[in-house]
Amino acid sequence: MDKLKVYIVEDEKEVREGLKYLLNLYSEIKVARTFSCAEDLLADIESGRSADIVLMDIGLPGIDGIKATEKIRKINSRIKVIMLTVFEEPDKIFRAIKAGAAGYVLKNTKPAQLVEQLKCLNSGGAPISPEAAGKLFSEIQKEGSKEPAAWTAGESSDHSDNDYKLTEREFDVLRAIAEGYNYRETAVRLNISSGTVKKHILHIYRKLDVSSRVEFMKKVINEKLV
Amino acid sequence: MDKLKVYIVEDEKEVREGLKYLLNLYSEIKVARTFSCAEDLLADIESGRSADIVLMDIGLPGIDGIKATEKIRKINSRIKVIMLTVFEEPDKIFRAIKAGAAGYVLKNTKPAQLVEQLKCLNSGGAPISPEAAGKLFSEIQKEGSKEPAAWTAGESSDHSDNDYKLTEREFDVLRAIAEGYNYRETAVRLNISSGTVKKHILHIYRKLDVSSRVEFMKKVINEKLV
DNA sequence: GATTTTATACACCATTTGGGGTATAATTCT
DNA sequence: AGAATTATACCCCAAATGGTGTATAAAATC
Repeated sequence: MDKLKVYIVEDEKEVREGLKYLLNLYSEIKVARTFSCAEDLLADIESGRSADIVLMDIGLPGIDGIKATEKIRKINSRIKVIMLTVFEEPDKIFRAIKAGAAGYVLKNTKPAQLVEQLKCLNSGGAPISPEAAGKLFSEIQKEGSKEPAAWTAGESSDHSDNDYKLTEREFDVLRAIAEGYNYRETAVRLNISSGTVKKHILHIYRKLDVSSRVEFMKKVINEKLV
Repeated sequence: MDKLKVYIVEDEKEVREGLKYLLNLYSEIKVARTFSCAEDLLADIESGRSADIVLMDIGLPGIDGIKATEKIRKINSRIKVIMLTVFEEPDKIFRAIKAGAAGYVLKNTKPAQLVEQLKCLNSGGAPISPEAAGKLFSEIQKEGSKEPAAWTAGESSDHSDNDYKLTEREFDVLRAIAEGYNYRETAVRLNISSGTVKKHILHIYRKLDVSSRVEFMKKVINEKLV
């Protein structure tokens, strides 16, 4: 069987060289090249070169690991990109996978284990550390209950038809709140009580299908309701 | 350290007994009970007994492993349910996770490896076989492509031109909050306490010269900080 | 080596927000 | 005329937010 041709992208020299050394100890692996930034790697594969696997640090200066993954897959989708990271942030795991990552392993993984996992790639397996998997699991479990913000939130933003059937008064309130005034301040401007402003906002929330100021502002700005 | 108290639910006697034997060879594990069907297990934990971990066959007669997982979590959510299966059907993996499974391992996993993975559970890890992870990854990637999210495809999240001198971490917090997550949710995503998230946000507010979510969102969106 | 910055965590507090009611005029629609 | 909608105002409560502090450990900088 052919050796797996591996690229490493990692900004810290010691980690990069150390990893290269450790992986090259295994007969199944050949670390062909290492890069200190995503730009260098992209230049390499754009020039027609390739690898079976890219071990990609997620926190890179310049183009970060996730963006680099997207770009790699556009250039050559046969290359499997494995994210290598010290962190296990659910958000990053999710984004990395969506960007096309074929695996997500933590840097504390033992080399022998990493090699084992890399060998699974050919049979459709995805190397993933249990810690990362745990975060991913809870993310998926959350998605079910809440709005599918993480992966379905597109907000497609071209609802040129933004007719939420708001009343005139609700529009007054919407404008003031979106300006940055709070209930009390808005009340003064509109000569009504702050309780009424609040009532209006809650109605507006329902019509816009949001439930917090942040969601409200996103919708207001993205759909140009002001 | 206490031994991990394990239950096994598996209809085939040989597999059940074999697994019990193999796992009991490890000092970290104590297989306390085995069941040939989900009904028996449910009766057991309903009577107040418990275990740290349930190894659950997915293809059971009567109540299947996924339904059983849901029920278990309603009765006692501290019990971690690991799906054990020969198949790697993407659909089942997804449903199992949504039902509350804490892991998904194939039956061909070596006992030593399984034990290693089970030990990760206490620290939030999720045992998962690379083959299953591979299916899960492609499932997630499919979901994502349905509605190409503006924030993954959009690019231009070029926060290198961050003239507010936010730290990396503050940027993580900014992103999460701007997505719509509150302090508590953001904390979970970043693996820190909600108090810390709040502290970060207050620092961010000073750096951005704002003092409310509305002002914050206006700045974030208008100046494309995400 | 000393200092500053960063990331973390916790305490306390007042205010704001989100969500549920009810109620009453006034307006609009049927 | 009666029904629905709108605008107003109040009650309640739980949760979230904005703003103070203090404190520790690690990392970066001087």
